[in-house]
Amino acid sequence: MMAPMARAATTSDVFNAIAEPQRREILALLRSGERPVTELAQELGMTQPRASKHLRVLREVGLVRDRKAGKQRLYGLDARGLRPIHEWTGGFERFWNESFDRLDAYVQDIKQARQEGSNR
Amino acid sequence: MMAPMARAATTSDVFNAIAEPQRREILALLRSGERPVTELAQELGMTQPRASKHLRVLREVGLVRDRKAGKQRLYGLDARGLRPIHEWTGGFERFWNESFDRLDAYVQDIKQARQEGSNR
DNA sequence: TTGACGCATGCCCATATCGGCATATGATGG
DNA sequence: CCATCATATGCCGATATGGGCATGCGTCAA
Repeated sequence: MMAPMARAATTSDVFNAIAEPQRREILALLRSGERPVTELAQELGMTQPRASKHLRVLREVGLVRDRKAGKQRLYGLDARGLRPIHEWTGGFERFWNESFDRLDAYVQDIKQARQEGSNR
Repeated sequence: MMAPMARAATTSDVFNAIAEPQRREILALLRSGERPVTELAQELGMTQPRASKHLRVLREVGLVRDRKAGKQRLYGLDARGLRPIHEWTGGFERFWNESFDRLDAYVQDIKQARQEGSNR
């Protein structure tokens, strides 16, 4: 028997990587070009170690690449990994477009309100 | 002064909600219609409490709605919240489409490999 | 009213994260 | 080889999270 496993693998997965606001900021910033860690950290107002750690996660899931440039190490965007997410969410597009959405949701609310009201 | 804050708010945010594989499964399943917790749990092979907890997270970020139906409680999809994510990732579309992508990445790899090789 | 059913919660454990800080590692120019 | 700049890591603290299990709660049918 083993101790009750606690979590079900979250890291090392793109969905998780972009769940962190700061990592999203990093990715957004990298759209305008490669940058060394220090610069990124400064532009985003975070300490260098912090930026490095986030970059590490991003690198591990393949969202950024790094290459040596003299004394520095330039980080660049590799957005290919975002595509699966774009597509996954895209699979729900019809659900947020259908009239079903605003209208039906509204109707549901009314119904439910009425129901709960008569229950009290 | 206060104790060193540790995390930077992750929950209660859609990006985080869908970072959990099982929650994505739930959403996917709900595309085919409303369902009570028990049924969801069974179809996904998870215990009822577990399903309930995931549903709670999804409800809190607005990705699912629930309405009472007799003795049961039906959960339904409300995909509107996924749209921002679709759009956010869409903002990187040109980056995974440009030739820059496969070709340039390839070139970078070569360059780097050569560099590292000569460093050893 | 009472039992049974359906679902939400509370509590506990084990672990994953984030952040800060100090420090190890690397690479560069003398 | 050394001082120095640029980064990556290690370690610790605080906390969020996921899961199991038992149980509370509300609702419906007798």
